[in-house]
Amino acid sequence: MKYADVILPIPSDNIFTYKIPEDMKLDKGYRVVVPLGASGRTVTGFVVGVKNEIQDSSFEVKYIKSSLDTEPVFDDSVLSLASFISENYSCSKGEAFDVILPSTKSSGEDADYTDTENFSIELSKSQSAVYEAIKDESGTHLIHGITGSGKTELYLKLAENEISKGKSVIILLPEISLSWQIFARIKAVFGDKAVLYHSALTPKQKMKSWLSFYKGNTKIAVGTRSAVFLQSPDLSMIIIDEEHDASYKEHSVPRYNAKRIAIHRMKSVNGKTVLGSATPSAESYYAAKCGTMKMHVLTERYSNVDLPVIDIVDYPEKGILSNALKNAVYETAKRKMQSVLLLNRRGYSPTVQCSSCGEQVKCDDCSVNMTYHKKGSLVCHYCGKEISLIEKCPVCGGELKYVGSGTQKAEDIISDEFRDLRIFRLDQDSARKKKTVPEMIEKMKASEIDILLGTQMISKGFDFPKLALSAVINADIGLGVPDFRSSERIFSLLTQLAGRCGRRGEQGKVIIQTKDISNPLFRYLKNHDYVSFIERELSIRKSLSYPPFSFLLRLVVKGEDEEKVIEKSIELENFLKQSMPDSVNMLGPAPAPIEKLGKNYRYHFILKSKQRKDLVSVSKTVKNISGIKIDIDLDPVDLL
DNA sequence: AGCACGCCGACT
DNA sequence: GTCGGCGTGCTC
Repeated sequence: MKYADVILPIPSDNIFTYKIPEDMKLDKGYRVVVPLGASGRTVTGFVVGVKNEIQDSSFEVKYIKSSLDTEPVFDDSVLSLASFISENYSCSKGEAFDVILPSTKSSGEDADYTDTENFSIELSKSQSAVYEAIKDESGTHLIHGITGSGKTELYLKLAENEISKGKSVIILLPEISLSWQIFARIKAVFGDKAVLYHSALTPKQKMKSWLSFYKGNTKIAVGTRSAVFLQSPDLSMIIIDEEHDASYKEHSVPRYNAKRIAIHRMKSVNGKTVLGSATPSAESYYAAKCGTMKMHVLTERYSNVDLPVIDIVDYPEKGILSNALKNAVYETAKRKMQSVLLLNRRGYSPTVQCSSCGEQVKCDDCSVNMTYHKKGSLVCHYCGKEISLIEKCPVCGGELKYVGSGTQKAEDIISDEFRDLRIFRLDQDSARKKKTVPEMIEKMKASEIDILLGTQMISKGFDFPKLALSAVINADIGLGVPDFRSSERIFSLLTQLAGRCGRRGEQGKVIIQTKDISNPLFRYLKNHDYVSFIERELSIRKSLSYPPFSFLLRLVVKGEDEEKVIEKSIELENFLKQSMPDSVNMLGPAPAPIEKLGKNYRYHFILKSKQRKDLVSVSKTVKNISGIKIDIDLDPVDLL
């Protein structure tokens, strides 16, 4: 009788032993389906050892149900990667395995063949200079390249170089619905040498991509966050595009950060990590300043078109369109050019308020205002709960009014104002239909749209030749969010949006409406002065001892009974006070900014330390307190 | 994570 | 007397 040591995707670090059926071929590196517990449920486990005997055991040893593989699909380096994740993000090895590897069989279908464009990648002088500086230098590189400076060409050239040496490369892109355009482009350049790995793939397709990269049959993998785990015998470079993007952070257990994983992996093989952005995160910029990363700058636009002129204007007294904005849209349309208008808020009205007592209608399950949607319902944008429209104020019975504007209302107002112009609205709600995005792209390219209106979805990744005007209807949305990164996010969003227009031919124009015209952020934005912006941001971070001048660990105590949550929080506070290392500074417990979410009350702690390892050790001790359930988030990206 | 077991309150 | 609440602990 043979036995297998199996790691299971449960929050326990025990290694489980199962009997291997006589006729089953099995080895280290296989995935297996095994029974677990008395209820007959099955889970996918990972075989880390095979042996001929076991010591007498106190438990019943069960049989493996089936094997998913006919050859090993992971090796010891996956094991050490799992240990790294389990160590840093306080989860079990099995939970780490579960995010690293797809957990279903691969599909048997043949590869879909793609034609290669077979064009050589031409670099400009400044791109070449950066290329030369990176290509033979291991370590971490940060490319600060203004929008339109051709970072993608540079990535492709770097990838091509590695592949020509027999190495392989992973390219990570943010998780946005539009990334498939770039996927398609890379597929066109590298053909069958490239695999895609993103959330839209089925688990079977994912496994197929995993295997072909694992076996070295493909040399370049393009994907979102989880593609950072892909294995290859010759991996030598990981490129992370739009490195400032929050989607590189996973928001469920294990809460890993793909950027950190990439850097860790590349260090261990003496490879390269290449981070690129027009607005690098404060952390990366500072690391480059300190020499932990190497900074490369691209200040020229690929097409030689100047960066757009940016006008900051007052938010109108009435309505949502200032005269400056109206005129600019008219003028743009008159020249048969296109405008894009950003309103980073979906729905019709973000607030439903009683006109007599002032009460704002909130979600039953969350401490969040309900947004009125045009279809006649109220929607919670945090938990997704939808209720039918209520007539009267739930508190005093007074008349309800709808306050503020989201994209749906803006669409009405704009259609009314620009009767002859063709408008297209793109937001989460309209994009729910699968064909909305392709339809939009097609119509933009065919000049069948004059005004593209949408949420931040419209600010990333597009390249429309006829786009001459980018405008922000309300730049203040998001500025008031109680999160130390909020101005960095807004700066990045607005920079990206500005970068959409005037990419070819003539210089573009940008109009930003705000009620906070004297906010220094806009001055930096207008001057295209990322460096001064981030330097100022860094000085604020330094004075408050926020990252990159410290590391953060966020702990969230949650539960449906608020009294109990408070009680447990105080218990945790006392525990932390007497057990924390000296380097750690504690803020809280305090109600989280979103105090209640999906029926759960939430109290959180922010722990700061200059020693990351001290935070890791705190997270370990906290995990083992019995009786308290705590969400543990190392290096949190949002504190809501 | 799921799920069973087990020990205290209010109800057919 | 039982039904069922969720606290505790185990799963090869």
